Amino acid sequence: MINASGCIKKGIDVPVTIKDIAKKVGVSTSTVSRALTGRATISEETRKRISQAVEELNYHPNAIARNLANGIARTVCLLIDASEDSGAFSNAFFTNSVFGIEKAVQKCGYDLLITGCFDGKVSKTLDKLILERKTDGIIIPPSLACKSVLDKLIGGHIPFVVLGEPQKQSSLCSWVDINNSQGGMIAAQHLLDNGYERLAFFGGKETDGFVQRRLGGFLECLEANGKNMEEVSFLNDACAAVDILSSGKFDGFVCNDNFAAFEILKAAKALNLDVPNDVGVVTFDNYPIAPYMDPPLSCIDIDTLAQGAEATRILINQINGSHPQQSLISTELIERASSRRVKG
Amino acid sequence: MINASGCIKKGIDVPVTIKDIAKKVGVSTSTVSRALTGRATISEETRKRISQAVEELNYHPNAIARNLANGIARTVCLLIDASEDSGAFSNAFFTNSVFGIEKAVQKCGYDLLITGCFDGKVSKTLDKLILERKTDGIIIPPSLACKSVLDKLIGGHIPFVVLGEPQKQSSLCSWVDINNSQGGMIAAQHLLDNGYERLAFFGGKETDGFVQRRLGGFLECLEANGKNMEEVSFLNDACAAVDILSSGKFDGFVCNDNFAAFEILKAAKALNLDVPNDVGVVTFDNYPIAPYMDPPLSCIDIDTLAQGAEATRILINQINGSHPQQSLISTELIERASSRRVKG
DNA sequence: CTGAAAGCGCTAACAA
DNA sequence: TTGTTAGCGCTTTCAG
Repeated sequence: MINASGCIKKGIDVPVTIKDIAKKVGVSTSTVSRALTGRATISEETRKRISQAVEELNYHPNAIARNLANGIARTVCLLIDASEDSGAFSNAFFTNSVFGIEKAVQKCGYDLLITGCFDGKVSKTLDKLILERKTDGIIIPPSLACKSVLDKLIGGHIPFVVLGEPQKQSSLCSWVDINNSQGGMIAAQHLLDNGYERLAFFGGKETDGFVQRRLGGFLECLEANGKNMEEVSFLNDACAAVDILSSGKFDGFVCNDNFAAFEILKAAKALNLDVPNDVGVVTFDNYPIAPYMDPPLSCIDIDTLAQGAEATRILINQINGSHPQQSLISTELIERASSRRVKG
Repeated sequence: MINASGCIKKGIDVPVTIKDIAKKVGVSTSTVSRALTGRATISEETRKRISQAVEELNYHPNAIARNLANGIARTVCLLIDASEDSGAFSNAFFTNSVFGIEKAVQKCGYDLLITGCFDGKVSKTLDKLILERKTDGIIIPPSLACKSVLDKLIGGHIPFVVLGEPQKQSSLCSWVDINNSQGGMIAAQHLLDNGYERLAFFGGKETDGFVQRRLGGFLECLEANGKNMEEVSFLNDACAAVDILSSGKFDGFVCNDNFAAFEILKAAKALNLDVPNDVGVVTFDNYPIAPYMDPPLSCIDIDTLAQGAEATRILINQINGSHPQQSLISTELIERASSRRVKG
C-alpha cells in the first residue's frame, strides 16, 4: 500500500513500530521504550513529543515482541474440563465465573486464554501451556485437580488456583470455593425461622464434595437448633420426591439444585399439597427460571462471578510472588414464595 | 537451581531452548528449527537424533518467540458483549458455542482468547487486539457488530466472523447463524402434522432479528399449508399467556423460548386446559429443564456447538486467505409430550 | 537524560 | 543437507 507521497502507508496492514516513533521524534528506540513503559526517567519535553507521535501514528506496541523481551506471556489460562462435556460447559454458573475471571484479568492487564482439556490429558496440556510459555498462571476446575496434577503444578512453581475446594488439601494449593456449608446452614435456618419443623435435604450426589459440605451445614444448623437427627433425610434419587412427600415425615426441603426442587414442586402438586403452606422449599442456585416457577423458588444464590474475580486476584498475586491462598465466597438467601407460609 | 554435576538444571524453572537441542545433537539451531517445523528437507539421521534430544530434554518451543519470528499470534479471539452482562454470559447457548469454538480452535493449533467488551468500546478493544498483534482473527457477537465496527474490520482486512446474522449484510462479512427461519417452519409444521390447527407464535421481542426470522418461517409454513393469516398472532408480552389462551382462538403455540413456553404451561393449568390434548406447545431452545417440565416440552434444538465449530472453520480459512463466507446451521425437532395429542 | 548494542528464542534467506 | 547470518519488535544494561 503506497500513498500519494510515494511512501509505504503504515497502519493496519503495515504495522507502525517503535522505530517509526523514534524516527519521527528524532530519538532512539530505547528512549521511546522508556517513555512507554514509564518506569525510567525521561525529560518531560521528549515524553510529550513521544506520546504525541504515538497518538498521531496510532502506535500500539507489539505485545508478542514485548512479551518475548520481558520473558512473560501476560496471559492467564482457564482450563475447562471437556470430559464433562455438556456438564461443565453448558453450566450457567460456570459461565458466570468465566465472566468474573475475564473482567478481573482484563483489569490487571492480562489476557485470558481458554483451553478445553480431557481428564487424562491434563499433564500434556499443562506442558503445552507452561513449557511453551503461553501462560503465566492457571485456573483449574476441581474435577481436573487430581493429586498428580497438583504435584506437577506445585513442583514446577506454576502459579495456579483451583476453582473449588480440591479433594487433596495443601497450603501450597490456592483455591476459591463457594461457602457451601454456610449455604446449607442458611437454607435450613430460613426454613426453621419460617415455621417449618421437619426438614430434609433433597437431591445431589452423596459423593460430591460440595454436596457433602452443603449437607454438613444443613445438619449443623439442625443440631444447633436442637433438632433430632432422625428428622433429617438425605436422598440422591429425584424420583423419590413423591415417596418422601407422601410419607408425611417432612414439611421443609433444602434442595441441592433446581431440578430437585422442581421435582418436589411437581410431586406436591400431584399429592395436592400446597407450597408453601403445607411444605416449604429452598434450593441451591438461582436459576434464571426459578422466579417463574409456581410458586417462585427461594434460592441460595451462588455468586460465581465473585468467585471468578477472587480466583483471579489470588492468581495474579501469586504470579507477582505472593503465597498461595484459600478463600470462601459467602452465599446469599433470595427469599421467594416457596418458603413463605401465608396461612398458619 | 544447580544439580549434582554443577550444571544449571534446565527444566521448568530454567527453560530449555533450541540452542540446548542444537548443542546436544551437534548441529545448528536452524537445523533443529527445520526438523521441528517439518517443512524443509532434513536427513533422516539428524531428524531422529534431534527428536530424541527433544524427547530427552522435554523441549517445548517458546511460542512467543516463534510467533514473533513468524509475525503471527496463532490466536483467535472471541469477543463477548459484556454490556448485556448476565444476558450473554449466563446464557447456556452462548456457553456451548464457546465450547464448539474452543474445540475447533484447538484442533487447528490455535489458542483461544476471550475478551469482554462494552458496547461503546469495541473500537478500542479491536485496536488493542489487532494493532498489538494479540490475535489473528476475531469472532464477534451480532450485538457488537454495528456498521462502524464491521467497516473497521473489513477496511483493516481483519479476518472475522459474526456469531449470527448481522443487521447490515455484506459479502465481505462472514457470519454463521442458526437457521431460525427453518426452525420456525419445522415447529409450525410439526404442530399442524399433529392435528393442531390454529397456531400462534408466542414470546420474544419483535425487534430482534432472530425473532423476526423465526416468525417469518412460522408464517411461511402456515401460508404453504393454506392457513389463514388471521389465525396467527405474535405476542411479546409473556403475561398475556392467560389472555391468549382463554380467548380460545388458538390450539397450538410456537414459543420463542422456554420462559414463554413455561408461561403457556402455567396458564393452561390455571385455565384447566390440558397440554397436549387441548393445546400443543413447541418451543425454541432445548433447555436442560425442558424434559422435566409438565408435560415435557417439545423443542427446536439449536446446535450452538456446531455453530461455534463452523464459525471457527470459516475464520481460520479466512486467516489462511480464503474469502468471507456465510453459513446457516440446521435446527432439529426434539419431540416430547407437549405436542403429542393422546386422545382425538 | 539519552544512545548504542546486545539479547529474548525462534525462523528463514542465502551460501556452501 | 546444513551452517551462517540477519532479523522479528521490544527491553535493558552499560556508557556517556
